[in-house]
Amino acid sequence: MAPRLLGCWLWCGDVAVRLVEVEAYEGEIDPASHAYRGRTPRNATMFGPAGHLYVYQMHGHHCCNVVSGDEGVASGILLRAGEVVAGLDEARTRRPGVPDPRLARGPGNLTRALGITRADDGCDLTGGRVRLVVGEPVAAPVAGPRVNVSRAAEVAWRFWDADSPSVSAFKQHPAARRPAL
DNA sequence: CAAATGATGACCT
DNA sequence: GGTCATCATTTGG
Repeated sequence: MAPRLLGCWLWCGDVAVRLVEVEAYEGEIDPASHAYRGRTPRNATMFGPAGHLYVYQMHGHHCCNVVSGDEGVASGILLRAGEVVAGLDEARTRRPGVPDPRLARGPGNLTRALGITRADDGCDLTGGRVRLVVGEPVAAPVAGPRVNVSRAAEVAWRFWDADSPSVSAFKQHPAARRPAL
C-alpha cells in the first residue's frame, strides 16, 4: 500500500501536497515501529482502523502516518515528503525563507508546511480538515532502506518518486529498486 | 521524579 | 559528513 500513496494528495485546510516519499512500518513485527513494544497512549491511533491519521511529536517536530491496518493491527505509513500543489502562499508563510521545492521536504517539514499538529491525531482522512485524495501514480517509484532507523534497516520499505526534487536528502543505496505495485 | 531515547532539522566544515 | 538544539514520551527508581 505504501508505494501506492505516492502521487496521492494530502490536504490540510487550503494547503495540499503531492506525496513523493513514504515509509512503511509494520506494527508489532517491525522492531523499528513505535508499536513494536505494544500499545501506549502515544501510539494508540495506530491500533485503530485504517484511513486515520497518526501524529506524533519528537525532537520538537511533528510527523504523521496514514494508519493502514485494520482495528487492532498497528501498521502505518510515515509521510516523509511532498510537493506543495495548493495553498502555496500559506505554506510559504509557515516556512519563511525556504525555496518552494523544500517546503515539505522531510517529515517534520511536511507537517509544518501543512499545519498538522497533535491536535489532528486520530482524525478520519476521508473528510474534514485533513484529508487524503487518490492521485495519479508516479512514473518512477523506487524502493530503498528506511531513513534514521537503527533496527530492521535492511528492509526496503522506503518508497519515493525518483523524478521529484522534493524527496529528502539521503544517500543513494545499491539496494534501491523499483517496487512492485 | 530523573534519565534515556529517538521514524528530525538546521547549520557548520 | 558531523554536531547540536530541543522535547514529548517512556521507563525505571
